[in-house]
Amino acid sequence: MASGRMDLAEPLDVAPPRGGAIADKLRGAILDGKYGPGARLNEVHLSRDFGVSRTPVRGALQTLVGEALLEYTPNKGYSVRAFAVSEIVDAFEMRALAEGLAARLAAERGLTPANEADLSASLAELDGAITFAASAAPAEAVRNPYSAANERFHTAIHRAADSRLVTDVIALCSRVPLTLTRHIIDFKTEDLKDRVEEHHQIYDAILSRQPREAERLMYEHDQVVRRALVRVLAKSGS
Amino acid sequence: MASGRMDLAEPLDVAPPRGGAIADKLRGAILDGKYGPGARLNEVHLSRDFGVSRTPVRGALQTLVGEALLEYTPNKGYSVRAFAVSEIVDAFEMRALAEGLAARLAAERGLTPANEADLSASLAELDGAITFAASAAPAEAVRNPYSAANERFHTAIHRAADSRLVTDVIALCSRVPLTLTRHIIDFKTEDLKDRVEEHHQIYDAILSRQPREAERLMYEHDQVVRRALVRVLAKSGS
DNA sequence: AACTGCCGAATTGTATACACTTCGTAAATT
DNA sequence: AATTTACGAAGTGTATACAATTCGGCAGTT
Repeated sequence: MASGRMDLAEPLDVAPPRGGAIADKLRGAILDGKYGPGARLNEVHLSRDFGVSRTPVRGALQTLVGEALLEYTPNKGYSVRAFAVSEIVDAFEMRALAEGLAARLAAERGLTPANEADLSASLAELDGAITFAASAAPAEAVRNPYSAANERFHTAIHRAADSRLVTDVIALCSRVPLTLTRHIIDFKTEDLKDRVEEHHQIYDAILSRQPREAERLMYEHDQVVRRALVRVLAKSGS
Repeated sequence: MASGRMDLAEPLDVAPPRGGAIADKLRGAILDGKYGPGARLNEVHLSRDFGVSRTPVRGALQTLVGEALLEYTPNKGYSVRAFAVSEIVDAFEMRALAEGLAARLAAERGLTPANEADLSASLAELDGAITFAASAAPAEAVRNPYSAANERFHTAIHRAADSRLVTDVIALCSRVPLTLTRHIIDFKTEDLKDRVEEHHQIYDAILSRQPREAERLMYEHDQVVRRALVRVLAKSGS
């Protein structure tokens, strides 16, 4: 048990904290709002914080620029992008279009057995989340099971669309500071039931190979979230 | 005249080939197909080719990964992304949706005087390009004036939409290896006239603040290109 | 002959030193 | 007192040395 080789047996998950890991940590910190909009990210400071040299930090920063989370000015450095509220709303509109296209493509191209299994499983999870919500439902607890299953469902459709570009676009639209978007997950239990029903309809449309119908349903499904966001903004903005 | 300082007197246009310049050159080379799909880009070789060290080269490569032109595998390096033909077609569909949204947003938000001037100017250029095409028209010569004005028009609309995310998405869709797409610019002169007319209609819809109409017109306008691509593919694929 | 294990070349990953640019600050000149 | 200039700190830009990893091939073994 105490063999030296044994100690290094499973370093695959933590031990090689390669540069990519730094990008992950920074991304999480930014999306969680730990760095405010416009905050400057200093290479030297980050190096010390992470206990590595500037080189991997630079790599991580450049990666995050590519993900549109940071902005870069030559000789000035990297700063957290400031999103106007209108841009966040636009992101949801763009996302609705892109996910609609994903659903359409999935319906056109058909589902592989693996895709179908994925979607069925997440639909079952969603049904489970909703009945659970109806019973206990301390509101807080509801979100996680639903959100997780919801994300699985959408991801499965992206895979089924089989178009990396479309997936990339959706990812781009999703990578928006959640400081505001957190608030809009204020679904009441009855609304939740509607959302789950929509998922089922989308699934059926894809299974029965109705591309335009699948696209329309997915678009409307995403629009619900966008409208909720606009509503919240109108309230807090007044 | 032979002073050492004089030799370095005007290095402003070429001499500070900062890391970003390397990214530009590489991007151009990739889009021009000088590196085939899947080609590996070696840091050391590129360093020697550009006459700089590995550091700026790495930066450029990471930037291009962010632009989805390269793929990166840890400990293996960077390689040119291989695009399936279906992905290229999807890119044009996604682009049509995104540019449609841009036109819609421009119509919703209205044009600034600068935007309006930009659009009018490029429309005039387009009109000029078409009459020029009708006269001389050695096919080759037509493309450049039209393409340039066409690009100006579309860029102006992106600016008018005033949504960086939408602009980014369109850029993502446009950054696809042109090896294939070059062929589809096989517009005949009469088709060109139709394209220009479409531009005018889009402009009018935006000016008269008809968002859905502007969106529909722009979408259809882009679909022309997508359909042309599909046609070429069907021909060469058979 | 097939397989296993090991070595070494090639390439990426990281660290660090140094040059250059930017910007604030304070001193000096007008 | 206002403006300008010079200096210096802070931070990015680049180069280079070295460590770590991957993978091909060769040798040895079975």
